Amino acid sequence: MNMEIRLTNDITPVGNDYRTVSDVIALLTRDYQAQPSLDAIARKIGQDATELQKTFTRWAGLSPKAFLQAVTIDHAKRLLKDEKLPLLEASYELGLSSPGRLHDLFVTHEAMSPGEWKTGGVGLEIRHGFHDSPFGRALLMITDRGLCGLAFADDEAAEPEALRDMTGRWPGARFVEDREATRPYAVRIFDPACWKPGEPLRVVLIGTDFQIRVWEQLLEIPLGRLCTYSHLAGRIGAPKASRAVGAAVGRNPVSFVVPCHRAIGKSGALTGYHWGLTRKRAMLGWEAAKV
DNA sequence: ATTTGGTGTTGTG
DNA sequence: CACAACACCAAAT
Repeated sequence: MNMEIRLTNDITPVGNDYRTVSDVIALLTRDYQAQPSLDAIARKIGQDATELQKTFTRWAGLSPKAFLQAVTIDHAKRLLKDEKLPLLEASYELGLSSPGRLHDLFVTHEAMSPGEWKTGGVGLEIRHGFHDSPFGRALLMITDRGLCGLAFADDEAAEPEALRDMTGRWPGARFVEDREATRPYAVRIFDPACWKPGEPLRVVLIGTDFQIRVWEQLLEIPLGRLCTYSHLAGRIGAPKASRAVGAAVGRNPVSFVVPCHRAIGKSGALTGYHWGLTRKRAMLGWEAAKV
């Protein structure tokens, strides 16, 4: 648990806060019907109640209660409502001119098809490193053209598995651990204070045509907003392909930056997440406080 | 509430 | 080339 990432402001925690926080979230969502009190939760995970309240609020900018509110189906439905089929273009304009910015991270991306990188990019070198993040240990992977992968692990014990998951996606690439190289990306990505235009974050998307189209649509979803799989399907011109869209979203290699966590089912249910539903909830709750 | 049938794309053999 | 798997969805039990 080395905490080499000291973030510049206090909205983001260091180190193992996420462990505590994810425990709370898991508990909160599992027996939310019982409306467990803060005391009860604190007792269950063996922490002092006021300390817990403080940790959680520092992490999310939201009290546990408000957090729970922010990830209910009702709330999700409300957000979906002004999704407005015609296009998110309206909110696009809005996002650029107002503080509720779109493209929160100011990403520029380029796409690379599997064929392209197989022929042209054999021996493509990918450098990687783990860093602390608000959502646990984050694995960042970069090429000389930009960020190509972002994955998560609950703790250090889970790191090898995350690494395997990611390296398996690009057999043939050469992998080198290089945390010095990945560190600046980690800082930039997880500290909203760094989300400014200027030097946009360079991302390289490696995937099939269809996947790229889906991922590009995901980038259009503003911070704090949600989108259904079927709506995404409509936007890429394959209105009946919502299921295929779901699969593509699930294979997004640059999670969080390409906001796959903002895609949910039409009912408002969160449905699924490659790195665990609890983490998806955590991201949405965290974002809810930052709109 | 649960089941069922219709989906588009991808990975496997 | 076929076939199963999938972070879905709507309509019919």
